Amino acid sequence: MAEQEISQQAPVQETTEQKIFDAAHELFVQKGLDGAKMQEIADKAGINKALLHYYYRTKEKLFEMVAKAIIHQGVPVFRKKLESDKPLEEKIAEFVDSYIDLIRLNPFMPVFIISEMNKHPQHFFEKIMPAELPKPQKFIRQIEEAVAEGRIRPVNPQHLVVNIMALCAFPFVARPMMQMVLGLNAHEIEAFFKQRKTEVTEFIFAALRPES
Amino acid sequence: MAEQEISQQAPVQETTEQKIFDAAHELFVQKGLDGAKMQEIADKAGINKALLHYYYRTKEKLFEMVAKAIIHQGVPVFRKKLESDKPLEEKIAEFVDSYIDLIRLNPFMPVFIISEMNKHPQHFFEKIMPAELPKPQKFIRQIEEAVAEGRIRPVNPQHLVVNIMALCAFPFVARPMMQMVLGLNAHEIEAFFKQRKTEVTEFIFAALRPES
DNA sequence: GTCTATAACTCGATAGAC
DNA sequence: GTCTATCGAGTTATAGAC
Repeated sequence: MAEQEISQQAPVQETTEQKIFDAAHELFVQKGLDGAKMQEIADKAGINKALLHYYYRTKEKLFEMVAKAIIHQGVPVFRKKLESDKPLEEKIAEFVDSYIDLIRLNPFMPVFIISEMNKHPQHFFEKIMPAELPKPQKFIRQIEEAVAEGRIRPVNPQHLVVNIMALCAFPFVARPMMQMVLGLNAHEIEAFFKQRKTEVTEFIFAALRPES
Repeated sequence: MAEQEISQQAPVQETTEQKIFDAAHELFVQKGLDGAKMQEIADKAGINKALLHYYYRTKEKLFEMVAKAIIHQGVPVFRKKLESDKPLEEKIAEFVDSYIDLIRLNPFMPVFIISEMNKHPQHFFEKIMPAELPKPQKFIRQIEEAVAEGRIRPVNPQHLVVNIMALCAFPFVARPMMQMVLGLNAHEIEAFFKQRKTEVTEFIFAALRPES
């Protein structure tokens, strides 16, 4: 009974497989496929190098598992928001909200995806990305309708989609640069990211106001 | 005379040092410091591995030269635009214009900078970035003034600066993803990037219109 | 399942001939 | 300056004991 309680309070009941995966996750995201070393991963997992191969056979396979997990964490969020039946304005606000939430939970995710996708595009889209990418067709149709109805300023829908993603994701990938250029300390940058959702949402809606 | 003309028509008068540098440039930008191999660079340069060390001593030094060259190509553009005396509206338009021009000439530059800056931030800012980063203070002051005068909608200046950079740079770093998600072929994506300057400029100015 | 030991290989760097 | 040959460190991967 006491033992059960303890194991519930401290659920460090991680299997070796999990410990390896977590260590690999952290290091691959930080250093990429080429930069991360198997020895480092073993050390961080607190086990021996040979065990990495016992559980995952090769470095490539381990990397694939990690990369897939990262991608598959984000994809459903996108799909849900892009394909929902909400009206456009609400949809944009919710998209910005959950996209920024997602990135704030995994701030290195966008850099990881950008790096690996550009370094090995074929491998990335064939082996790691899911067969069914979330497509923004519905979103784009809604934009076209809103433009036709004069509810928003005339914009190219594809550019608008890219603009929204850019405003959400870019600050996280450019964080070190921003910190240097804007001269922000750790505390100020934290405040900056806290304001980000509001700023972005307002910026987008302001840009979409119909011309008077 | 004939020889001179020929050498003018085909100025492949590249020194070995230059050939190495160019090959290294291409491979480092594509694969990063860890991903690019000295053997590959030598092969692409059409010379022997030993010559890489003869001219550049170590891989790290070669990488530093390439990275510095890339950075120093962009920095003056930023400095000139950020510190000019032009009025705000003109400044924004010119910034977008020359920033996108710069990236279109070197489409892999932003990915390279983002990857390396995030993987080795200390090395990046201490050894590669110039001592005097172009700072946007003047630009930010102009934004504050325009807000105070009611010429533009009230915005946080730092967020606006980041927004402008995001809208310019992000599509290039996310290019493979965009291509997949929006389902564009090579020709369509080319057209997309051609429209980009206009779209971005209009988007920013629309977002800055004062509230009625 | 987990470990030690080591094989097999890659890669940056150097020595030395030309 | 340029090449061939090779060293030596570091890395992935495996063999085999426990």
